[in-house]
Amino acid sequence: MSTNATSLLTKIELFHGLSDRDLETIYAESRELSFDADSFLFHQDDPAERIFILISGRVKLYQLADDGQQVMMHVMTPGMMFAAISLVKGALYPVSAEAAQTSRVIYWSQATLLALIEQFPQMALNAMKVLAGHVREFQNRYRELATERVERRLARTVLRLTSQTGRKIEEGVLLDLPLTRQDLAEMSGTTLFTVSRILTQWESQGLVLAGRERLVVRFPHGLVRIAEDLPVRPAAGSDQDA
Amino acid sequence: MSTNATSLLTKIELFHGLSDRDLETIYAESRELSFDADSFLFHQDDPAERIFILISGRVKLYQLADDGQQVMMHVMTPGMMFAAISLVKGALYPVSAEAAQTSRVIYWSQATLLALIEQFPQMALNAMKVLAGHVREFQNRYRELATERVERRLARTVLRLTSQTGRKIEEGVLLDLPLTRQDLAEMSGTTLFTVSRILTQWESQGLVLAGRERLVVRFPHGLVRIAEDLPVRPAAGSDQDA
DNA sequence: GGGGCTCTTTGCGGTACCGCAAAGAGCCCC
DNA sequence: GGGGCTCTTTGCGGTACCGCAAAGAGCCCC
Repeated sequence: MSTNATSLLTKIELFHGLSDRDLETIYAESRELSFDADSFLFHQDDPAERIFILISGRVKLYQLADDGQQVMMHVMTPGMMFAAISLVKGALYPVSAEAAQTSRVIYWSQATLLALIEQFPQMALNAMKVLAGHVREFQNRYRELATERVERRLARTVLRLTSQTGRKIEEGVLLDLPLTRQDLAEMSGTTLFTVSRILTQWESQGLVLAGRERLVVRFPHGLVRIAEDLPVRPAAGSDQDA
Repeated sequence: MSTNATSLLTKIELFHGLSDRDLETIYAESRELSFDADSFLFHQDDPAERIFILISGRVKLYQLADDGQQVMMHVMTPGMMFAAISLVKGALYPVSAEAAQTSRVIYWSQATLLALIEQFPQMALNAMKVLAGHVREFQNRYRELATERVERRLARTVLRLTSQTGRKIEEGVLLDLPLTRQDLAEMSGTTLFTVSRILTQWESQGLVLAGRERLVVRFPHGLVRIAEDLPVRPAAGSDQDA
């Protein structure tokens, strides 16, 4: 039990530099919850009072624009921490968190966390690092959205998902997560129609296999070239054995 | 001297909740520097080792895209703190900081700051709040860029600048900061041509007076309506006395 | 005071991307 | 096993925005 706990928590940046004993103390303070598919862990603008680690399942974090459009900020996969904003007293969640599948999480309340930070001051420095990383990430995504074409942004999105949730299968790397064209569009700042058209084009170039809520990357290097705005050489060989 | 110092620092979120005595200790650890117009305080990807407060002048924070396009992240006005990323060991500046005018700053080195945090643990909680605010801000800007038209984003930019640096003059509120069309474009995620066309249109609607590196807002409420995507009623009266 | 900067405007053509509509495809469930 | 979901594709037309080019405007400085 404790070994499971420590091996889970040791990978979380917030707990870096703490001893196994400390991690066990911290783990003992956590609570566990399950969420059905399509249920909400919390809603945008709720008071931010819990910090989560996803144990199994998928959780989508997104913002709503005032015309109702969704903008996906993150898709969480097991082992990831989210809602670090809950370390700040009086803050509101800036996103909604929806379980895309049945999901199990552990969480700490704000009061518990602040007490833990007092006990383990290293956590405060870690928290700054986590938050600074988020700032950097969104500055980069902002810059990408301001300066890059849709195809390039979609390539980045797919590559990110590949490294996060990719599973090797015979035909290539499967994105092990049912994602609609709409989801990919929200993650890339475009529309489902444009995503559909680009995927069709990539498929004809031998870069991917596209199906209903299914995407297999056959030639990651081709997507990397698109993401880096280099000319795409045809996927040598990949076309023939299609 | 000390009263000046405390009245400056007391407005900085990082130092909230500290006593005047603490603020004087902190101020005593700061160093002062001046920068000529067009010189750089630091460059993107330099090791982040100083945190700044602008005393006078203007500092632009921007990122470079790999095709050389600039994306403006912030324009700092006196009394604002920036480069909070320097609280994190090993981090790099995510932006370049350029003095738009002759500017005076005070700063602390990373080592000094980390020692101060150890002395005043409240600062760690404040730092989380500052960083969480930045995350929220860039998530919002990302969402705006993904879902809103240029005119609306430009209206937001101008309104933000109005509240930051606006100075009341006879014709309306002057943006007290020489900003080119290019600057406004970088702050709004568009091009200088589109900014020029929109400003010309706003001028003909009586909303603003536009000149070379000069912008006067005559009818803020009209810009608010644009920023909120409401139909703009003509600036009643403002047209006639033009 | 006028030469030569930088900044701005505007015409013009182009294009990336949007978004409706309608048909097709895959999947679930009684 | 077929009705009816949801998801996807594709044609079509539209438009917001881009970006060059060239002329105009403002400003600085010798």
